[in-house]
Amino acid sequence: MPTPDRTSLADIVAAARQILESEGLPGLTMQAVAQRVGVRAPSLYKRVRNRDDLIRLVTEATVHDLGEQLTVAGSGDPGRDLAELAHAFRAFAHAQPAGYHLIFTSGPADTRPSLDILTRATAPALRLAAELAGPEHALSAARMFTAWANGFISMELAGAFNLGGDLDEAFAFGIDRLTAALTTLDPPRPSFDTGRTPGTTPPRHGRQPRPAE
Amino acid sequence: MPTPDRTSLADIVAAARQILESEGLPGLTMQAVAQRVGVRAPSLYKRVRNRDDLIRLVTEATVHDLGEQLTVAGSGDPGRDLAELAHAFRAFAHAQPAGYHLIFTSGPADTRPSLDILTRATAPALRLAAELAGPEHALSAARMFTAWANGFISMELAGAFNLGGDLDEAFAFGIDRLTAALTTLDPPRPSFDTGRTPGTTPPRHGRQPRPAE
DNA sequence: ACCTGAACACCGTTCAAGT
DNA sequence: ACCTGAACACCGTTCAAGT
Repeated sequence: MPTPDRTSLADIVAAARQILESEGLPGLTMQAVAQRVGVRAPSLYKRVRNRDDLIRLVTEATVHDLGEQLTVAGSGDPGRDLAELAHAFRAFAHAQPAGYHLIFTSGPADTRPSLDILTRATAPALRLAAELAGPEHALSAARMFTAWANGFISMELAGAFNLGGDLDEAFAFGIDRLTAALTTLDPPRPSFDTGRTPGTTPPRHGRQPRPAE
Repeated sequence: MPTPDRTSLADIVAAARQILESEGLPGLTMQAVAQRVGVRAPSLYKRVRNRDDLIRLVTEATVHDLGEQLTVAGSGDPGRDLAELAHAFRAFAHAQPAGYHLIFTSGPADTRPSLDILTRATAPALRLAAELAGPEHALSAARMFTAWANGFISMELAGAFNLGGDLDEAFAFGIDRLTAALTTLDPPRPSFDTGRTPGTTPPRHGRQPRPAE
């Protein structure tokens, strides 16, 4: 005779995410999760293959939330949008540092999120990169932006910036220089030049596109 | 009566580094290290406080090696030197991915390397950033470079670049755009303009420095 | 002074036995 | 159909007892 379920996969993942943020990955034990959802550890294996599987589910849920956070307005000014995207990225990482770290860290294959969920989360960056740098350089430009933003945030969270100075300033500096570097690639395309607020992005130089090497 | 030591701290750290690369961090157990150096696990605690301490020693040894790998020549052309630095960075990460990952990952405080050893390893980047972007922006420029390089390499190692395309090309693109972005900050300073190979760095535009925001 | 076996607490995971 | 206690293998760590 079936009795009503005492927990659910959603409960388990939610509990795991809370434990991850408060106790870190080593504290994310099956027993801790079980206790929080009100069952014994063996019961978790009805919903989850093993601990690595649970870590993957936590990572994917976090990627999904990140993707939602990164859906920027589309103001018509790609430079401003890129800055907004960068700040949203960083704010998310500050809000759930352990979950963020899980997304971009390498680990056992079973813990890695599926590719298409990652792709969906980075779509806004790709779209903005195409607007800024032109379709030809969109992929490389998006990778440059994502690498920089993720690298900055990871090092910030890891405490790897140890020379003092203002990190907010360094972050703003990066956004500014990155926007300039990606914007100068192609001559102005008028269709994206409407609605720009003066002074928010550096002027375009109209240089010839450089070979991608 | 003292008997001759059957192992040493250097042996232990070396064994741990090999295990880390072949088995990953979860495989780096005290028992595995002990077996490799030819003692029993409890003996390790004569040389090492605990596992976190061993992980820290492994990380610091790796940082030290990275720092040595990053001592670039100083060709007189900061743009070329920056490219060389970036490639050395990436080559090191490819050669020992698990050790590299340990450096820039956040983890329990006891596993983190000392600040001054990290500072020493990043000194070349800071010096080149000063040459390229001028002393005023040296710190922010170095952070931008390091963030980008580390972010790119971390994502590459984590398999987070999943849209296909040529990663070597994306890396070269990043170096090129980064050099351009950092070089355009200040008007030409003649003392650093000697010995440049034409075409290896983008032309300077002589724009006024922008406020750092 | 270093090394070891034994012991303890803890963890992931399986499984037969409960409801 | 879900849940549990018991069990097993494994791990980090301590410590008294060996040499």
